[in-house]
Amino acid sequence: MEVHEYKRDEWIIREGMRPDYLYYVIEGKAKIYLTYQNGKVSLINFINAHDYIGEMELLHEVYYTKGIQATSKLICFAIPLHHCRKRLLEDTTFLRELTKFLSMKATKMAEKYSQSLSFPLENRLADFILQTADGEIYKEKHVTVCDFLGVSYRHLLHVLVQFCEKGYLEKEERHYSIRQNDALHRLADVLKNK
Amino acid sequence: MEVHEYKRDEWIIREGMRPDYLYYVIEGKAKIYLTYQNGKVSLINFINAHDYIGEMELLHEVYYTKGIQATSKLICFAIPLHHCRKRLLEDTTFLRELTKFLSMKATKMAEKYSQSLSFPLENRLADFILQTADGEIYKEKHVTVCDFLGVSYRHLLHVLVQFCEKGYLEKEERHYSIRQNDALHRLADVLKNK
DNA sequence: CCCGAAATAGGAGATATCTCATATTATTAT
DNA sequence: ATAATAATATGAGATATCTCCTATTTCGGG
Repeated sequence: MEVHEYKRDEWIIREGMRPDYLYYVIEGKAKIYLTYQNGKVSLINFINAHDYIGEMELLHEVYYTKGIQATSKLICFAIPLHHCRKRLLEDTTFLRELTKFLSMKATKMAEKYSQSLSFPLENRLADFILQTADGEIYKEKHVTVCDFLGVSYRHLLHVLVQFCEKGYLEKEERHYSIRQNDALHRLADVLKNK
Repeated sequence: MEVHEYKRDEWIIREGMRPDYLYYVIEGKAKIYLTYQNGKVSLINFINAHDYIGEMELLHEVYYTKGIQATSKLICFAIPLHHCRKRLLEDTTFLRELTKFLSMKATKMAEKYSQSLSFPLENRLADFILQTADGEIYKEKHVTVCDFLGVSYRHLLHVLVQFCEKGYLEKEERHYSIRQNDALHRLADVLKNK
């Protein structure tokens, strides 16, 4: 097992290229990207500490590999597949761990899918702001957020302006401050199931 | 292990109620539903032969259970959790199998999520029609389809009418016939990654 | 065979979201 | 420090999609 370290913006896996390792993230963050034929790029999900990378390629001989890019310094264990695949796939503890990880991943994606179809940006953005805010400071990059929530930059701005006009947020220098937590919560709660 | 049989429209698992079994579908089809607070119902996915049901509850103590309803006669194995959970979670062959199943599920959901955000109904419907058509006959129920693709009934109709006007489909008595396979393919191919 | 519920169908207007165009301001590399 | 690049902003018009309404048709149960 090796320890790999990546810098911000470095590609851990390039789209379409099978990785040689199974990674386990110790520290740092990354993004999963997918490119469509027409050039559209979709930010599928975020990766955080304790997530696996490359588990799909461990399990499936044939798989279209998505691109993974570090968004901060990222440190991970890297387990060489050619050497360890067989042993990993026979290790009960590892399999049980991986099963849990995958089941959560599947659940989360299903949730996101369903929510994206069922609710306008207003609700999903409120949820996203609450989830990513640091105290009452929200300062995600707009470009990333609109990739993640799957809306145009223009529309994201539009809804943010609405939030400000309604007094939910207040725009400061280089970030937004949450002014009405409860209002955002009300919008975000609509996403929860009964 | 028991064999359970469900009739069309029967609920295999009711939303919010933890199931007592892990199911493995031998034959038949089902749908996974989720209800939101505001009453909106979302059809999350279809279940087919060789899929598992209840695997989330096997793995997680705390989990909001989604509703699962048979759409045809459905026959499955039912493995009582209270009796077998421990043994299942120590069985390498089973875990490896479940891991593969879950990884495909996660991948599929991620794909659907990303596609739903990136493309209009036109493309997603073309793909859906090609995937569910029996030869050149398409005859899914509109109500189900709009739940699945996450659009309103009205809008689904609208796009179907367009397809007919463009000559891609032709409406017959109680179904649609595919007239221009290639045109639909061109629309559906946009969903594929590069 | 009849009835009520579910499914289909389509009009009309509202809203969410997109595209394109154009400035201005940060950030990064040289 | 400068120039190039990425990110932020905003207007205006187009389109995708929704909601509400109202008929008509189909279908399963008594």
